[in-house]
Amino acid sequence: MRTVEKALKLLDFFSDKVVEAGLSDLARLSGIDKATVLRMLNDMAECGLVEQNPDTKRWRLGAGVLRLARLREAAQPVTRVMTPILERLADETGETAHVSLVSGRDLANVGVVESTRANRVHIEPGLTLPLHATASGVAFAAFARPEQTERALSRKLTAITGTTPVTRDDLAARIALTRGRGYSVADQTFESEVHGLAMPIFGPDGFACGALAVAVPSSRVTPAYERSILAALAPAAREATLGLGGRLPADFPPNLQE
Amino acid sequence: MRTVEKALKLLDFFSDKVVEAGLSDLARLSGIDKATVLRMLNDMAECGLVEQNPDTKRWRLGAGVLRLARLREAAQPVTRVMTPILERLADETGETAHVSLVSGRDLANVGVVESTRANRVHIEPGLTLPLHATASGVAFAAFARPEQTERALSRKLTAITGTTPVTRDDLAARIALTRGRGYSVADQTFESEVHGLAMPIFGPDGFACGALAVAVPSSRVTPAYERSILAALAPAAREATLGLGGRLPADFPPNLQE
DNA sequence: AACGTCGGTGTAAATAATGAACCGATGCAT
DNA sequence: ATGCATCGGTTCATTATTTACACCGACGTT
Repeated sequence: MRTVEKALKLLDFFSDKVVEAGLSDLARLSGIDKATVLRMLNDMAECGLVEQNPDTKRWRLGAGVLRLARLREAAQPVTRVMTPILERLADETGETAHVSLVSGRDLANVGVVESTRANRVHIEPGLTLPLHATASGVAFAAFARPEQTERALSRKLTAITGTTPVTRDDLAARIALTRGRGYSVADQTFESEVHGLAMPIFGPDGFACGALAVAVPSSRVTPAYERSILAALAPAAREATLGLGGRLPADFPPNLQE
Repeated sequence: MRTVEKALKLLDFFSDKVVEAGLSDLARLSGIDKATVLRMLNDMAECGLVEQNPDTKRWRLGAGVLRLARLREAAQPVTRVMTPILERLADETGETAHVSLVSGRDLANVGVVESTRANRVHIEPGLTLPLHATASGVAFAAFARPEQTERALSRKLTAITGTTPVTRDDLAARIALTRGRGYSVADQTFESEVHGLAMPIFGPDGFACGALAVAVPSSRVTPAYERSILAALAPAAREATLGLGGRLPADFPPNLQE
């Protein structure tokens, strides 16, 4: 299919755990021929997206991504704006707080502040969050531009845990519920024993461009505990929207008092 | 030529000043057909590298670059390590300090701390530094792997200011001089009225992987002032190499006392 | 010494990229 | 208002680029 997309998808095989990968690894994982993968890697290396360890010949993300991130950060200081908000949210709730922005067809995690408790949720930096399986994703989808919501609904919904919604109707119901409440709840739909609460972050057009979330070990969740987290999350999400130059819809949040 | 490379080169048209660009702008600048550019942009948007402003239809860097940068930073914390070094260097010298890493065929600026003086050098975040025309580039080329040095020498050397080296011999002489001294000097070879002093940063293989530099308004430069800057730059560069997990060659620096 | 795997190369075949023409919408002069 | 230019985007026949297979030498294990 499209060559550029295939090449860029190679980048998704790098993660918190897989820092370097060999040519054959990437060919295997992607299902693309070795020769093709090598050409793509060389092309991306020319632009600094990846680089090759000269000793091991293995590949890793390149310094060019830092450069691009600095450019984007100069244009819109997401990290700078969000870091203090996340810190305060993590401090007030005592739980791990994270923020993600829409990136392609999914949400990309672009900031985390972890809880200081011993029993806490760890979120990998740079994690990609599927829209249907995370509290952040549902919160985003519920308030995103209609095209984006529709695209999330019409995708193949893969089960990640036993409670991940896999039918369009199930996801649509969760989205509808989230629209009514202004926040989303995801009980172990992405990682077992992790309970997520999320609220949308809005862009200048009044549609969601991402989400702010708090992730809690399922064992600690009670209705009262959820309410206390939401009480901290709501103003933080509002602050995030405004801090990033976004605009809250007139009817948001729908009915916080309930 | 190679499609992936052409697509990624589109990203280079974004800068500190050009935050957003229209489809026709990018087609004009790149010399590629509109239809092709659009397809490339859509492919890159699928992976989050760029995103489209839904109102203006213009394109900008996407949240995916933040995600990739976080992944790389988790693997090797360049920014975290370099920021305090840059701050101290800028403080000690009173001038703008910046660090760049090799990224494709050039150096990518990945950190800057500006001088606090009124008359100071401003360095755009995310700037790409040509190897032949900057102090950082020459410092890198002088201590890089032989292939990389050769590639720098055999490229078409474009004049950026009146004093930019444009012949292979001129650049080779500067590189040789830098090898002997352990630092490079670039007097207005990239920006007029800017004087650069740079030292290499070494990777684990003992070859340069980037450079640490101080940029000074030409009007302030005297031999004694240069010496005082180098006195601060040398230990900072050493610290940078060690902090990033690199290894200094046994014969470096060659003869600092001179 | 035999085997497997590694990164990398060259080739002919085929698929995916290409660019010109075209479209409707918008903005800007006259 | 009217004409003109430019915008983002689409279509489709042509073709040039990508692709995959076989192959290579190097390295590590058995």
